[in-house]
Amino acid sequence: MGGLLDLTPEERATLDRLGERERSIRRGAVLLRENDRTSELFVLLSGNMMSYVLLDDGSRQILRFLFPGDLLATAAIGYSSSPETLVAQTESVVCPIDRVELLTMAQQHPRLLLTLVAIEQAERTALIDRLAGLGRTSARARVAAVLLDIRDRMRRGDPAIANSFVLSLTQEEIGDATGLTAVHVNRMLRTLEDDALIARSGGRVTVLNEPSLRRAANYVDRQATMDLSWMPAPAA
Amino acid sequence: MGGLLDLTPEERATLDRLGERERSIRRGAVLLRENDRTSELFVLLSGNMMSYVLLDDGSRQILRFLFPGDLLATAAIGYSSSPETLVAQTESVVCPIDRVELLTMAQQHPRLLLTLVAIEQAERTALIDRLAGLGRTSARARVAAVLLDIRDRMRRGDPAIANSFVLSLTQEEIGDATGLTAVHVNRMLRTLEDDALIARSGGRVTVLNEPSLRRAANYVDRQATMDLSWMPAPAA
DNA sequence: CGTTCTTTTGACCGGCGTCAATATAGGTGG
DNA sequence: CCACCTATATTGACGCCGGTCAAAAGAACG
Repeated sequence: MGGLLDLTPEERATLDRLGERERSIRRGAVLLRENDRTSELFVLLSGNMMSYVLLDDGSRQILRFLFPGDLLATAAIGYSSSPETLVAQTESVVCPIDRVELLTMAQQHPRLLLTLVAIEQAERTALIDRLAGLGRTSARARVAAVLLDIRDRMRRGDPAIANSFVLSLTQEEIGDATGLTAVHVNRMLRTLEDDALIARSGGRVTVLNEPSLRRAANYVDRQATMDLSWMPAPAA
Repeated sequence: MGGLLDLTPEERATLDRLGERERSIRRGAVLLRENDRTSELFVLLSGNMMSYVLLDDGSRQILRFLFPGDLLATAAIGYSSSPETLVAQTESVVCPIDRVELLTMAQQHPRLLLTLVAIEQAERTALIDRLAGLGRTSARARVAAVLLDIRDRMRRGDPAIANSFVLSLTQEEIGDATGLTAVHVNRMLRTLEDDALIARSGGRVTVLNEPSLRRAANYVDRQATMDLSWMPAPAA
């Protein structure tokens, strides 16, 4: 959150104090289940998590893969029960924030709260892109899009990652994220490999031809980096 | 926004002042185009609008049908250009709010700002449900879901609406919202009619068998009405 | 009262799901 | 360290849902 804005010492102090509490979650453990009562949101500090909903026929739609820095369970601001399930994919650490704290945060550090809202907007934009992808693109495009998305987000956490990365998702998970079956995900990965857009070995994926992969993914570059420069520094 | 919370006189006054500015939009006119620069968000005061994105093959994904009370273009909080296009489906009136005003609103009336954030959460939940619908349900279910959604949202604005309503959407628009072709939307409407779940005449749709229609739509009742009771009334 | 948009229906096809069989890998207890 | 066991990956055969193409009938609108 600090990277988006030049924080004043007071803002930074508040943020640091907020970040003191920590809760760790074991691999595979559920932080929050659909319809659970909830009154706090979380910031993912480390690890990987995902959110999903279950339909009554038992099928699962994965909503988002979560990386450090992401906000979790923000629905708590408007609802008392969670619309989604949150699960840790690896050992993870989150920082809980009670929603009542947001009120004082708004008052004392409005820029911090609005930064939080801005991050929500980024997630919203990501949801929009996923929606368009599910509604309007082919299986091949959706699978390619997941690969690029994961690669980009891993890179943000570790700039050393270039074109090769460990995709720690099962094909079933990719399917549940893209609205496909695991079998068909496998077929699509195969065609991407046969066409030399990617290479695979073990759990590792290497992007061989990024321009083509982007084209295959129907990648819309919305040239939108977050912009919070409109927020003036606080008076004192 | 008033309905969600018991407002203090000061809060109400602020809200009223904010709502003074108005802009009307002619039927079919574009309020904001994808990638347009923007620095304000809007509240839809009257009329119907919709938001969509275009993919580079020309196909359109409708993101949301907008009704009075909905927030528009909230991405302006985090970005300087719009991720989506906003179009008026009927003669509409919106109230613009410059994003800078949100800072003072946060400070002086934190409950108002958080109510706005909570409304955003409701939209996010709606997006989640749409995502799960697109990824995991049949064409028939998606069309049924649109009918129920539109009916429910029209009813919120006019409680007189019971089971019969004017669906002012073309089948092409329903298709662009559900990720289907207009042709197939037509087929699904026909089967819903043949099965006596709905009746149609002119642009008017009548729900004949609501339980069955809900089942057909895979309707997940997340028993979640917005809950802002956690926000204490301001001290003075 | 033509012109264009929308709806409707039929014929046909292809992308993706389903089912099933096998291979491979990871993890666990002995 | 091995044997076993379950989760995951892979591939083929086949079928169906929904897309495509085309034609005609309404409906809306200037």
